[in-house]
Amino acid sequence: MENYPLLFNPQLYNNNTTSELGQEVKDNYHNIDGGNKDSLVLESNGCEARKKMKGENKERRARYAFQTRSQVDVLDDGYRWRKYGQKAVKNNKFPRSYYRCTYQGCNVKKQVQRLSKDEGVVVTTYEGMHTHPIEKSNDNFEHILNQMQIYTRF
DNA sequence: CGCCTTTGACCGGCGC
DNA sequence: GCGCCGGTCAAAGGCG
Repeated sequence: MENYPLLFNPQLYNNNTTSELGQEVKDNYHNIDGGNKDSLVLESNGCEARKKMKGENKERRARYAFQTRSQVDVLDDGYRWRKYGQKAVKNNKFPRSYYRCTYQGCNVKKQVQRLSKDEGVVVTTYEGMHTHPIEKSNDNFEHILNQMQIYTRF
């Protein structure tokens, strides 16, 4: 089914504050990703950009999490993700990976974490919403969706 | 060659 | 104030 990838668009789950959240998220990250990357080259200014983001606007983007049973962490959902961090959390012995959608103006973040108990279970958390169409379609995607359980939190 | 992953350091929040 | 904890940055290297 071609509609499957739409399930990953958090917009569908957040009819109430869709446009507001989208614009705020976009605005928040405009300085970082949307703007010139050259400004980030300035070492000390990098912190300022982040500080400004957190200072003015706190958390405004919605989060959506779901579980899947998969062997691999990176579930290819049709979007392009750039990994920007990996950290170990206390409760889980497996590290948590941080990804970001590589598209100007579309700053959707995603965390992938697998449970220490069940290696086969992978928790994926989306943060924000995509402002662009999906780049490619997936075949194995329906397989994932079959096992998927959605937690619409926040 | 361009994009992405890796990886240690850093930062801010929070609890003690 | 200090240290833990979770999230992010950014330089350097890898891989197609």
